[in-house]
Amino acid sequence: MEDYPITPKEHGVEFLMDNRHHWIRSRRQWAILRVRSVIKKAIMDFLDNDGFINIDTPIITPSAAEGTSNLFEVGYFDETAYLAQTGQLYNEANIMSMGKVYCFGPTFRAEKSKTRRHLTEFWMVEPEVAFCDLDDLMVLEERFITYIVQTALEKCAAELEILERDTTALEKITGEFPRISYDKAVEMLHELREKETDPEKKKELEIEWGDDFGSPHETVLTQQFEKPLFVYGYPSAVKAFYMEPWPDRPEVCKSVDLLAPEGYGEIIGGSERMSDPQKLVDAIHAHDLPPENYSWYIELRQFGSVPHSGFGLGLERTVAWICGLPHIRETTAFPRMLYRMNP
RNA sequence: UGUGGAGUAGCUUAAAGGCAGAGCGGCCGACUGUUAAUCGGUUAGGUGUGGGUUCGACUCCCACUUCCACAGCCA
Repeated sequence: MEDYPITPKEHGVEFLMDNRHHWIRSRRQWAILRVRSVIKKAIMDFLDNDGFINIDTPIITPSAAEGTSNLFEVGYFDETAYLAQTGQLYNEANIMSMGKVYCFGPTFRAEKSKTRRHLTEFWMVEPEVAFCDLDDLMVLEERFITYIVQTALEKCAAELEILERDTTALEKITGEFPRISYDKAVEMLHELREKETDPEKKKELEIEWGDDFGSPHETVLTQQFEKPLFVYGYPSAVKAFYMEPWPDRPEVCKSVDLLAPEGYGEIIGGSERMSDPQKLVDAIHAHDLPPENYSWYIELRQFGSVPHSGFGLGLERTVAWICGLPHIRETTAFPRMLYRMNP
């Protein structure tokens, strides 16, 4: 037999990632991938038991759904196609038949993100619900996250022990999660920035109403709470085109992000969707998107629509948080990242 | 893409202008009460690449390259 490449010795990240096919045999990696499996099943069990229908959405898509991120191009016979960044638009078609649906599959983002929170290929579960407003959505997310965390605690005690996860932090993830508006969050950030003494951090925490939050903002906000934090009502300008404007306050939209505690950041992004066809067309123009790409999506409203909402949960970020990992790369057996697609 | 840090033996590292050293691994032998690594011996690199400064460069300078962290983008 050949000598086993991984010795009972500390190794560097690059070496371990080059030897990922062997590394997954080690104790910690074994534990993480088992927790991932349990979380994945918990996600599906919760939704299945809550009346959701699982409908798969296409991975090959003709254009950018949200019109923002960079997508991976693939050749599709004589045409250019893209790997899907979300199944949401298709979900919105599916709820008009099924009421409550979810898709759960690989998602691709060609952003050159070089952080501990990003993969170029990751799994996202996207529930979408008809007759659901923003408040209903938050309640759903709360129940969903609570179920996932409590199931992981119950079924993965041994794995979390191996990972030396402080489970007392996870045991608190139950009941109502705090909800703050974007306006309030900006106020809090101003106060927190005042208290900050380190000039470098103080600079990072600069923010004005209308700016999207950066990672440092999310971190200090979540540090104020022990549970995941809902931040709702972001400025429309920093969010996707399809989000429903706030009544009497069109500069704000009915969006909500769920920020995980302990510095794990955004694990869910969601919103109430626009259900009025004319507002949607206007929004598409306002975002400089080609309306012809969205004709069927606009038609969903033209033939009768209902208030509806949905969100996307990143599986790997959730696994990283529940396992207490410093980096997302260990949450999947063979991660695809900027500068890494081997093995 | 920007900022900062780092590339020395298979792996993890020491050497801060003056002879590149160690631990683990490997190999040889001993042990045979054993599951993070028994004991002895031995092997192994000329320092990411290309230039430059210097009597002399792992060490200083420039370019390139790879990796890491943070930021942006987002799940």
